[in-house]
Amino acid sequence: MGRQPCCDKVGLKKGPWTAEEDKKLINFILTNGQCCWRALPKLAGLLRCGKSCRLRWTNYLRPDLKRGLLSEYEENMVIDLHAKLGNRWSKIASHLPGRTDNEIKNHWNTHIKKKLKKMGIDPLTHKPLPLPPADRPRPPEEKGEPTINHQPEPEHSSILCDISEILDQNVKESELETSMQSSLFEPIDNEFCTDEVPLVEPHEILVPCAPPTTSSSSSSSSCSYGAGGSTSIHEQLQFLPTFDWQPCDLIANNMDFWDDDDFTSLSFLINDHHDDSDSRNATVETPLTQYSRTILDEECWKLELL
DNA sequence: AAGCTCACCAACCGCTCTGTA
DNA sequence: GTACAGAGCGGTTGGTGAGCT
Repeated sequence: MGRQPCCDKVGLKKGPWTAEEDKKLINFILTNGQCCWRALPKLAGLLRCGKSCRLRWTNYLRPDLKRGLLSEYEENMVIDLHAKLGNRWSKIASHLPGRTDNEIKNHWNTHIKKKLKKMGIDPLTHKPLPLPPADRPRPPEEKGEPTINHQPEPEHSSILCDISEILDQNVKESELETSMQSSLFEPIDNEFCTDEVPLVEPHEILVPCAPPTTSSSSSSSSCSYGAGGSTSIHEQLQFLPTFDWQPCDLIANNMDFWDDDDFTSLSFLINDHHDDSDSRNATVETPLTQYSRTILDEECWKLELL
């Protein structure tokens, strides 16, 4: 109803971000912090809507993001939290450090939903799904009232047991908010330990800025970066050497995780690890957004970082 | 090899919430 | 109390790659 668009869309770029744009955005935020998103694109020299910049930053460029697939434990957490909070992805994400609401939402829609359905659990209600009529044991009454099968199939029973245990807790949201911090991050069982999450010390992954050499990259570029193709990341992301910035409100308010040890994730964005043996002198050809979780799944972490 | 289908996920859209004057 | 702007959120879309025929 005549609501003003969030920005003047005329002449604004849409679609996938280029390395150049990423560089500008990162550079700007590192220098100035996260200020007014609406003004940011102009100040940073981007032809993007402020909203788009915020999304790009929070969902992809933020250095504290944990890359890679959700672990079993994280998945369980998501299921648990979804049972309690519903589709409040940002709330759920707030309990999973390094994960974004978008990421969790996507993972839910593409993986967990299916998984739960397969297990006979309604992803909406987290209750057992009624069996299809063919599989349903003939109820003696069959009077038309909806029948819900409460007898899960054997292979499902353990998980359903877990879920129902979770449901049984029935933690009210207010309690949840306080209890979550202390309890939820403890492993549910012994199958998960933090070792599954790549914990990388800076000295393990920081790569000295070696002079660019041409290397045969395994990059199977899937993104729309400029026709240049083999531009090195040093050319694409030249903000790295200017890390003498001072803690600003950005860090103080939002990014206090960026202590010395936590440059790892940003370094990871900057430095390539495709070839373990060469990693210390790696030359990067892969554009920034190439580091999608597709190539940063747990396997890659193990292979390339350890 | 080509065409088709499906899965995945980054990005967009539009609504809601929040803070401020 | 109201209006407005900016930020945040959740649903949806569209591009891309993988797998299959």
